[in-house]
Amino acid sequence: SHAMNERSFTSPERNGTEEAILASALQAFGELGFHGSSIRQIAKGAGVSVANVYNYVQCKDDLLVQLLKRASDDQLRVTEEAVAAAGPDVRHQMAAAVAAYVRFDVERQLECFVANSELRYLRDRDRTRIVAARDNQQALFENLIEEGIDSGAFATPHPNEAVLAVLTMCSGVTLWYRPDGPLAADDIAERYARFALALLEARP
Amino acid sequence: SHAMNERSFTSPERNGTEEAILASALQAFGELGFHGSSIRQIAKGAGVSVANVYNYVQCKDDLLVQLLKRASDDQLRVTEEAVAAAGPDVRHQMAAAVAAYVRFDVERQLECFVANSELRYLRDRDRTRIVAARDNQQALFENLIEEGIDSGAFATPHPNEAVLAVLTMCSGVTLWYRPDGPLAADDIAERYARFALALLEARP
Amino acid sequence: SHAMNERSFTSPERNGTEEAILASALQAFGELGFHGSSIRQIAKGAGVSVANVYNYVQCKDDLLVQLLKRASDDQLRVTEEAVAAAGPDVRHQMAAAVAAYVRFDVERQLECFVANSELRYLRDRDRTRIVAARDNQQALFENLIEEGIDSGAFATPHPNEAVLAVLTMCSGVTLWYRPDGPLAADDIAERYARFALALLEARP
Amino acid sequence: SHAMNERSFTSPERNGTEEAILASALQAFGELGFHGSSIRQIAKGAGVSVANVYNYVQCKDDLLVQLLKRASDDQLRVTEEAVAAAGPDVRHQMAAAVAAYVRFDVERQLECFVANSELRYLRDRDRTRIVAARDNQQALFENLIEEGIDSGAFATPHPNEAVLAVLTMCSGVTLWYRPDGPLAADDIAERYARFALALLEARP
DNA sequence: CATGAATGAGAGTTCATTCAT
DNA sequence: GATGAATGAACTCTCATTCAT
Repeated sequence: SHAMNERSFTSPERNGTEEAILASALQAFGELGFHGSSIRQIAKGAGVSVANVYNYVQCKDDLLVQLLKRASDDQLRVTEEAVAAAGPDVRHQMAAAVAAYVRFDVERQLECFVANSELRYLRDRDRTRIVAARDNQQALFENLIEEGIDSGAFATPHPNEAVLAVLTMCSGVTLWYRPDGPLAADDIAERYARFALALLEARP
Repeated sequence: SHAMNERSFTSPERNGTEEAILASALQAFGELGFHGSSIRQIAKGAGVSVANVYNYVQCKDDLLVQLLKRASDDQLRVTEEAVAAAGPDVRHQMAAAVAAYVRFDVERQLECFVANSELRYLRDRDRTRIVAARDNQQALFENLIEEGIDSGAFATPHPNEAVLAVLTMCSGVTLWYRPDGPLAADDIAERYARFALALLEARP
Repeated sequence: SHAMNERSFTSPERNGTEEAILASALQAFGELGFHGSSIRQIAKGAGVSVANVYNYVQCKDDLLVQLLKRASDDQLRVTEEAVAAAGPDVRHQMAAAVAAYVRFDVERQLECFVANSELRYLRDRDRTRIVAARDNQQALFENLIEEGIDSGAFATPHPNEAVLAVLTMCSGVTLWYRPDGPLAADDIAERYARFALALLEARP
Repeated sequence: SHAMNERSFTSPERNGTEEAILASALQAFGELGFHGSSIRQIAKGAGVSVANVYNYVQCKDDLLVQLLKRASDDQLRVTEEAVAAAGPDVRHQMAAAVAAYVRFDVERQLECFVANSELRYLRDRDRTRIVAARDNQQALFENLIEEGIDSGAFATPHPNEAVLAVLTMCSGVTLWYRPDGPLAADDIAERYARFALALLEARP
């Protein structure tokens, strides 16, 4: 599971203060949401003064932007890499994409959860930046499904809604996954890959 | 589409002021989230004074509680009714349950969206009240899946995750549905019913 | 001295809270300037909470706007009335205008002082509103001087600069006048009237 | 116009960084006042870091002190020199003093404007230092007027107020003068000298 | 039922200033 | 000299809420 190689804000190990602030912000946004979290609280969680937070971000929004930017870009990248490594069969590619996407959701659950729930609070200017990565993510799945339908691998008569169903189903993992649950990330990833293929009515 | 018969806060039709306040709160929570919405703004949206809001609710949390209570109870009810009316075949029951659930998500999208995204901000006391309805909702699907597996109607080897996948997939409709889109509520509901059966690897 | 009939913020006698806030703001702006005064301090001076200040003004700027609007309008009015009551001789009119203007500066010194020193901190939108009254004030003096020169009453060869010199000289009273000084307002007003006529090289 | 020989903070010519900081402070104080200007902004205007400002001044007040000290001392000096060079006639001396004073106001307008408007924000300790120069300045004019009255050159019956009127009238130039106006500094200076003599009712 | 006035607490942000490098 | 990182205090303004009318 190579998503662990990314920077994952769960502890201030990398760049000292800045990562501590982002990690604290992530924690706060995850618990109380963007608007429910205060700079004071984030600063305290990072062990720095309120004023010092503003040496690293220009405004509160920036905290969310930085978190979401990293998460979106990283998730898109691991998914693309999984597809590229999956061989020519579109069923394998789809399974690999779903598995990689879900594995990322699990391993960096908090970031992905916040990305899903708080994205809409960004100012337009910042949101478009993030939405672009998400659109690419969605296009990747759309292309795979279209290709699979053309080649007869997928039989679903509703590809447009199917891609949305698959994506929201996968993102939904962030809502219920608990690290102390019985399943490992890879297990969940594989099962969701199977769900996706079944949903798309993949021919064997 | 009988979900329309429920009280939906999209216009202040029933009880004048009270419904206007709840409708304004729903609108605000949908746009800015619970913590991002202020009583001032909700009052202005309802055309009443700030102080008058407190003649109908005891605190800001109550606004969210009332909205979520109605939505959860209604959604559970329509799903139960759909199952009851679906005949003995568990596949038909599951399809009816998914369709009813999704149709409700579409027809009262804003309430369902707010219920999904803001539930976690309720105080414990209030949240348990709402979560109970949601647990019943989930149990309904769990029971259907278990029954279907026992009877050989569903072949999925991962029923525990499948129920979560189906539920989050359905709830995900509230994230992308737009009333001016090409599909009617019933169309979307039927397609999601098909997705669910496929995902569960239903035998014909 | 009828300028005393105006509302003069030196004590919260008229409209309770609102006047107390404006009086406190005037005091603060006079002592520490607009940017040197804080809402906390103004609120405390008025004996109200910070939040309650915002029930009467929308922002800090509004405090300055209201103070300056009243002062500018009132000063223009008393000057116009003095001219109208001065008879046909332009020398008498000029003397009356200067005397009324200076008397106002003395009697409502704090407001006039703040108007002179803090006007430039208003946002453009607000400043134009105030500057309009001041331009009318200046035009009144310009017209009198022009008329006096045409009729041979004033012999100054530099009327353009003379009007500025007279106006700034008069406004300068707010810089040094102390209520416990030896001269009454009317005395100062008369002396400045004489200064102005001499400066304009009035013929007897 | 020999006031140009003084150090004027309009460009960082002399001592590099220090003058750049003072020039930036002057600009800021002129636009936004002392309390409306921040060290951040002054540092940015000078192209240095905030911390580096404190290598040249001990605190924000020092910036104002240095600006005002230079301006006051220089203005007093040029006025004294003008009187000394004016010959024995007190009328010529007064005219020379006013002209020199006004010319200085014009040529170093921004410093003089800030000196007039922000002097009151200095701490007592610093203010007395500056006020001393201003008192000397005022005493110079007082002495000339007294002398002129004793010798019969000035006929004004109100010398005490006349000196204040003359000084505030002259300082008022900093309020309206614009470098792109039609008059040269010397023109304005001469006209104000005439105004002053007329105001003092000088005998020919 | 409805409101304006009032408030303590807290929001995001900036302030002048310090200090190790 | 010059800087980035750091801070406690203060800034303007808004929050949810109360209460007399």
